[in-house]
Amino acid sequence: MNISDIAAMAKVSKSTVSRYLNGGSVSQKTKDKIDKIVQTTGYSPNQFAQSLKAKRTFMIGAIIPRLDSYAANQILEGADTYLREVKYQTLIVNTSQSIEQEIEALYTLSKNKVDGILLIATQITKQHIEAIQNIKAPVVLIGQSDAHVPSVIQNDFEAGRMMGEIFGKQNFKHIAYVGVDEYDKAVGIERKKGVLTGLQHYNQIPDVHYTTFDLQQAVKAADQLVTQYDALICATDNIALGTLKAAYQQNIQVPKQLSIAGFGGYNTTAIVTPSLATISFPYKHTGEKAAQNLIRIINGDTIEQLEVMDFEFIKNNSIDFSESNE
Amino acid sequence: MNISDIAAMAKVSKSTVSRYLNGGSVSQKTKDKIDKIVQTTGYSPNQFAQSLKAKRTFMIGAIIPRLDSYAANQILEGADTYLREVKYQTLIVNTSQSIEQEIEALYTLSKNKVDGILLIATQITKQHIEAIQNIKAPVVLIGQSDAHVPSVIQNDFEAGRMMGEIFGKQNFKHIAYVGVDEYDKAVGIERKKGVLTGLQHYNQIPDVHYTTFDLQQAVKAADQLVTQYDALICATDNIALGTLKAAYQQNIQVPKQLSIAGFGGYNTTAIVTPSLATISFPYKHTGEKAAQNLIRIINGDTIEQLEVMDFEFIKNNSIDFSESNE
DNA sequence: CTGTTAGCGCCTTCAG
DNA sequence: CTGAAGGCGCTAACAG
Repeated sequence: MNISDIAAMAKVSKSTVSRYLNGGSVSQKTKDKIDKIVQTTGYSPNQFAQSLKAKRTFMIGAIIPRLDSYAANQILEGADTYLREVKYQTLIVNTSQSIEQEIEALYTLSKNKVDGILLIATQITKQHIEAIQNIKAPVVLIGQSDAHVPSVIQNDFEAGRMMGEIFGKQNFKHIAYVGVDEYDKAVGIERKKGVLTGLQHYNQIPDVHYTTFDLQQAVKAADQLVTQYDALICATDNIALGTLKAAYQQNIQVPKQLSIAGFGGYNTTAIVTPSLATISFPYKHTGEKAAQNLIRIINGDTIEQLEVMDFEFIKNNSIDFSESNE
Repeated sequence: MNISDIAAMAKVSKSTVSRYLNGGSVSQKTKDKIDKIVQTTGYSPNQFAQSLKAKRTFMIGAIIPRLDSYAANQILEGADTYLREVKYQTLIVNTSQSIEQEIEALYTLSKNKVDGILLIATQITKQHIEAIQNIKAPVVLIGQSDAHVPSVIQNDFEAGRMMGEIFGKQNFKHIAYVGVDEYDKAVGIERKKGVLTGLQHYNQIPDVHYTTFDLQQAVKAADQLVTQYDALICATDNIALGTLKAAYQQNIQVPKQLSIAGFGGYNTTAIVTPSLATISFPYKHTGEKAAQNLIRIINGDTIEQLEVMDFEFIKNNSIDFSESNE
């Protein structure tokens, strides 16, 4: 069932049907005639033929490191909601944390499959930049920023600083920051710098330990930490959750003996007991913003190269506020 | 940069280049010549033109109800891993729990976009079946089964029964089952039936209460239950997590005063304290199996209409086993 | 082994 | 308002 069939059935030419389909000028009579036929046959134009001509697919590729990341899911949700509104479809590609797959996805997606790409990255290498510059499809970076690529990021430094100050105000004896590797500039560097700055303001200098984004690893890493400190600022909520588990395992009471906080605003922080203090980032809105910017680029409009989102402190009850210093 | 350009540069015809591209017989000499040109130009064939001819896209659509579902993510991960191996790309469409969007996705995806569809559903209506039969793309159902559509499901009845027996063996005073609505045949009906059967075996008849898949709702729903029973079998891990939270809020000790178990094998069940007993379903493997079957259908091979996966009991420590009845 | 030819289904001038 | 003709980039006979 193609345009010729419809044309034949309606006894008009293909071009008339094409015009009918694309809002060209067609007399009411022929319009009705074609209408009826399209209805009964259930005809719909072949998208490949359309794309072949138009060189647009109305598809946006979204590259994500993991499927089971709360942040990535929320970002996608936000992006998808917006994209759906403007008639784009989202093609999600999971790279399972493999950086080669990430580069590859950039190439294969751009290879005339999608009109633009949303890259949710944890780390930006020169390879990434190179790939982004090689491909024709526009790219918007989410979560990490780069001078050469439009980016939408969280305000990691300020979020860190706020958390640092919140802990700094209390009279904790031994504070530690449990961070992640610095290849992740946003979380590994900016967020940490913020925390240190905030604590610094109250003349506190925490010990700094490192672990990964993995929850189980965090449990192990925290194993020794929970007994040594009375306050742990964790780079992510997952690390904070792992820390809480480790505390439980050693019968350390939170927040009485140990105060814990994380970053992210994951749902799970509210489910555990005690609920974990955290800084909530507007992931959905971030995705939406990034998608909007991408579409603007595609449409030839101008955008801010760097967009920094807001954040919010969620108090909950995993921090002992009894000894406020103010 | 298209096939004609390459042909011109290599001073051969388009068809020769096409053969080169598709493994047709080409002399070593011309092969080398074209090779070089393809290398330097970075040419790659236009996929729309290819699809226009071939009527295949090597894309598989995956329809999921929510992005933030552990089960759905695992299933996708498994499917994606397999599909990647066989050179298919996965196009994930999130329907945000809207059944209309689900139907719509079925139609738009099939509309010559994908070669097949994986439908992770929570509920199958006649509309679904109708849509599936209207579209040309083959569909494999995951999580729910239907006589008319190839399906891959969990063994909900047996899993429920095992859990029922485990609880039945103990001398609990008041057992309740916290289920979900029956529109979900797998979880709402089969799983419940299994639990009741298992308990029945020990002459136990539990009270049955209902809530939704939402964690926050479960907390509320469990609020009154945790004081009335000494054992709660929850239809999902999320409900179990909500129940645990409610127990904490009322200072009820788990498992000393209250035993809790869920279904699903979510990671979070191991993170909370105490870790929750659960039945773990092989979601990744489920996704892989479904993807394999879908590809087989596409290739014209035959498959089992209904595939039932295995499961495993994860003991953890949220059940009080001190009063075994055996 | 290679070139010619004819579409795949659609859109878009260009005439009428 | 409508039709004819050509081309988007690729593949697949069909000859040679």
